[in-house]
Amino acid sequence: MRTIQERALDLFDERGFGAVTIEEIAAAAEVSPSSVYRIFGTKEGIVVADVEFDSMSPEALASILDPADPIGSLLRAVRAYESPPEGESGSGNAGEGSQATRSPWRRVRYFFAEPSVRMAVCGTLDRASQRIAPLITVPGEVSETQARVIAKALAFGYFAALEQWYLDGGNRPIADYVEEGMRPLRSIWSAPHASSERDHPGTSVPPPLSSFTM
Amino acid sequence: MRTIQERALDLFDERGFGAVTIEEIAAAAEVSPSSVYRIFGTKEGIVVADVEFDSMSPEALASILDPADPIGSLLRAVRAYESPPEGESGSGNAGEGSQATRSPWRRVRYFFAEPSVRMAVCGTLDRASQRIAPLITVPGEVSETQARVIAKALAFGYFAALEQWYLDGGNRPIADYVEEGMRPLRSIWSAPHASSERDHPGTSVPPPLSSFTM
DNA sequence: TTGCTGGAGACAGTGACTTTCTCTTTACTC
DNA sequence: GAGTAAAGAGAAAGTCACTGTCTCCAGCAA
Repeated sequence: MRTIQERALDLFDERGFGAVTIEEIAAAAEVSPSSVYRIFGTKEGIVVADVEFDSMSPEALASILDPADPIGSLLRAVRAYESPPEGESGSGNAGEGSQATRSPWRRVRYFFAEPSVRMAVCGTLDRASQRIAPLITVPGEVSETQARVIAKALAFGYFAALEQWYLDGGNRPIADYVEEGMRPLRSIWSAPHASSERDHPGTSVPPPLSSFTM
Repeated sequence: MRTIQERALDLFDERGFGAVTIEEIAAAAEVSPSSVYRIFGTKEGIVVADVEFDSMSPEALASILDPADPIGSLLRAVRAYESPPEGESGSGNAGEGSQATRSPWRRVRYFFAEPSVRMAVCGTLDRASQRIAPLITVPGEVSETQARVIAKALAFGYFAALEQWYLDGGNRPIADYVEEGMRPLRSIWSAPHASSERDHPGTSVPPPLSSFTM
């Protein structure tokens, strides 16, 4: 329930994540503690739960994520998410403005400020990567293992960009951070793969490094 | 303490992770529950803690990780770790052999079999990526944000390869999975970067997208 | 009515984790 | 030696997240 999340964040902002008990959240939201656990599973889940993405069907996910350009798909999703139809051009603003605290980015602060929440976020990113890995497997081209690796890179790369956005104060658009930070990963798709022959682990040699080497 | 880990894994193998209490572990290891918490922090920490890596100084880490070829560095570390001086050529073998259960890969099973342990692993990978991110920043070439993204990709890409190894039964060398799975990431270093000009957060405009792709 | 299902609260229990205090060991200084 | 301080380890009590299980009440079909 959206109301439970909002009431919980009110209490967290007021007294801190650790100082608020589930019972107090349940009382503030006028539900029972049992319902809070039934809906969110854990205390951290109240902050982390993203109804939009969590309830997305595999088909809907596949229609959004382009296997040939997952980073572009991610960018489009971020841009659509952070700029609603109208409004002040997508600036999340992690400050205490009464209007800004209603933004969907309100909870992001706890992703990085509260260690237990951060770990829960890592857990959901891990699960998300398992959902998108099958979507980027290309039978003759990208193996299952490689798809897993790339999916993890996408999910946690986004997380890294989001952290940089948060550390910088949350003023500039998140999409800028995602675009800039994940640019090196684009070479995965723009460069020909190092080996197009089938892999036989244990017998293959590592591809040569380019002379560029930064 | 190595002994606490071993005694705890004995109990976990015997009765399952969830069915063993900290008190029982403390009793089996002949220490107090307080000591278990002082050393490992959490119950999951008993399984996840890696003394070798956790206590590694930043200097030692920098001497191992080559900024120009982090994947190669990772591969070398994995190969050195999984093949001790002599012995049966690095096959971890997650089975129940009394000798095999002494291997350092014994605990890896719980990384993927026990959800709470898996989340704790994600947390430590997250922390590890924060340690290595500064080491792969190259002032004019790789921005801080990009270094964060790449560090996450390395840490969790390794995790993804390890999971594939586990799902396949743990028979072939882990290094093979790492090499095969992370091969697409090598193009990060072998392809020229999309923009080599310096970014100035707050004043810069988003750099142009390459014409390839999207 | 009866029966079924499913969402929601009440309630008791478990155990992970924290906090605090104390005892011991080591070591450094006078 | 004596004083002592810093660090390591155990004892014990408390908090609270989380898990069961049970009941109740809505809706809905036969």
